Amino acid sequence: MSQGEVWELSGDRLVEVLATLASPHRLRVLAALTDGRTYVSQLARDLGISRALLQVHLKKLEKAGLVTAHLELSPDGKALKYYEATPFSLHLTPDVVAVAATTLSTAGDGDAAPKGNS
Amino acid sequence: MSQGEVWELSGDRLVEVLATLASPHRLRVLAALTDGRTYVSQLARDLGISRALLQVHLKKLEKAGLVTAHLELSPDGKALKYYEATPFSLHLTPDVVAVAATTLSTAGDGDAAPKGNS
DNA sequence: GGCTCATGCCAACTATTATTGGCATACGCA
DNA sequence: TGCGTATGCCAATAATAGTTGGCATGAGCC
Repeated sequence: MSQGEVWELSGDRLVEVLATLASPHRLRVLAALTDGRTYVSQLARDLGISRALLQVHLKKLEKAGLVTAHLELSPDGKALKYYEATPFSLHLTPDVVAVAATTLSTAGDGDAAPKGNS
Repeated sequence: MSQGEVWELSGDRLVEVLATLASPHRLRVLAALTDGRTYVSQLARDLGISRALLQVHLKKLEKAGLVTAHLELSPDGKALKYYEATPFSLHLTPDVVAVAATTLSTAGDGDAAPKGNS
């Protein structure tokens, strides 16, 4: 299950996604959401972390497009923010990396000299 | 080409690899190496970055197992440290992440409460 | 010997992230 | 009204990464 389409990413986006996934907390959050959707406070309790912290990570995950959120009214009228994992499929190989690297904008990172520099 | 076997990674290792790849510099370095092996100083010139900086990134890449190094003597006796990219294939999906998350040791990151989420 | 090129490493500084605590708002309910 | 729960956000403080410059070593070459 959770078979998404293979992602096409620009270098910048790839870096963003990788950076987002490269965190134990976010990995756990994503795992928990893959397991089923929940709302923030509940998730924070499940993972044993503070809401403030969780929210930061959720925002980063959302920004990277790995999770989506939507408000929902609980039966007793409370506004709950439910998050759920976005299916994705990212096949990483040296070639993929090589291609992505050519599309890096990376402002301030110093543009490398054009290839063919032998 | 560069078809490696699919990697099996523990959560910790996954985080390390992802964190290593999540950098424009390292992405470029890896790309350059995929393009062909080279030695440090040359690579630094190609990429237009300082050797000190490049070395740090190379070390991180090497530690993550993404590149390998070996000394080689140039025809004129200079010791050159050649690096080359390691073939790899990492297929990322929510499920893979979920599994990896269960194997996270993440000391100091606060062990999450056991699953069984509702 | 003096110059060039390659490696290695460190100390110091800057830039980013990660994390904590607290505070404000909104809604239902006894 | 006072309590409990949910969200949102910010300022301040850790904790990590990323970068720079310089300096030391070893080996050909003029």
